[in-house]
Amino acid sequence: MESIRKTKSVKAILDFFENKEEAISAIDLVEHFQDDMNKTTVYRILKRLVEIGTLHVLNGKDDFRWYAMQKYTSSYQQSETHPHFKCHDCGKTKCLDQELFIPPLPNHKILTAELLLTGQCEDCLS
Amino acid sequence: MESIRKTKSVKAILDFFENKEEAISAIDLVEHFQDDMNKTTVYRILKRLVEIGTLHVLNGKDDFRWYAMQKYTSSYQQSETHPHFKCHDCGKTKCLDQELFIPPLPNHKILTAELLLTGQCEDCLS
DNA sequence: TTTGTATATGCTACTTAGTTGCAAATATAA
DNA sequence: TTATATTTGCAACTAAGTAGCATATACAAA
Repeated sequence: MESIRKTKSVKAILDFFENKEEAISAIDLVEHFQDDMNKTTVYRILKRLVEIGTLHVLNGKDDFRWYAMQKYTSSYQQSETHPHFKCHDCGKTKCLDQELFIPPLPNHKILTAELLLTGQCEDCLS
Repeated sequence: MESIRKTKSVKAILDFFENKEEAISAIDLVEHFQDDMNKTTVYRILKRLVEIGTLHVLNGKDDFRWYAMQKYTSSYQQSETHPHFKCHDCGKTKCLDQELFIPPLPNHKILTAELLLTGQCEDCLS
């Protein structure tokens, strides 16, 4: 497993993700750090953090790529398999703890699985 | 349920989807019909066909939006819930017949669910 | 602490999926 | 056949993400 340099920008991005249950889009990060670093740098750091397994990435429904902390740093790529939930109202995307059920597919080799649920979260169900 | 005009372009696109199990990306369609219609027209027709329920749309992993025939025209929006499988090798994306298992989420209202599997399909497992 | 170098950053320009506005064309109902 | 709402082509645009290259910086080795 390679490592990456702990630059000021990398630390800032890691701090931002720290203790966040939610996934954050690349666009939001670029906007959030627009005074601190170049957008190219944001994209490159995200890519590196995914490569070394610190973050995981998921594809939003209407939008773009979302990044979140890798919860279980245990075994190789195991953690890519939890579902995500995106709230239509508040826009937050959460990683769910539930184990993902993958339907049996004879004669197929399944390498990745991604389940995205959308709807209303508990905070927005009022 | 609204209807749309059966123009030459609409017929061409519907013909192309006819009897296709696979999903097709908007980009591929634009390229395929580049001599027959404008790319704006392709995007607009796809949008209309999704609105009236003829096609359904899914979001690819690395790529973009994929469209496929709506298999079960039975009840309203029921059919959005089947999983999809994309083969890394041949690039084809298939709609799967399996019922999608949606994990129970207390205090959440789930409106859509999308499961995308990737790997190798039976044709490419040699 | 200093220095050498591989790695990381900023900047500018680019690529490309998808959209918008508007005038011209066409499907369809009357 | 005609009137009109819908659809299309075109050109210009928007915006997410990328590439090249010169400069800067983290970090290991001396």
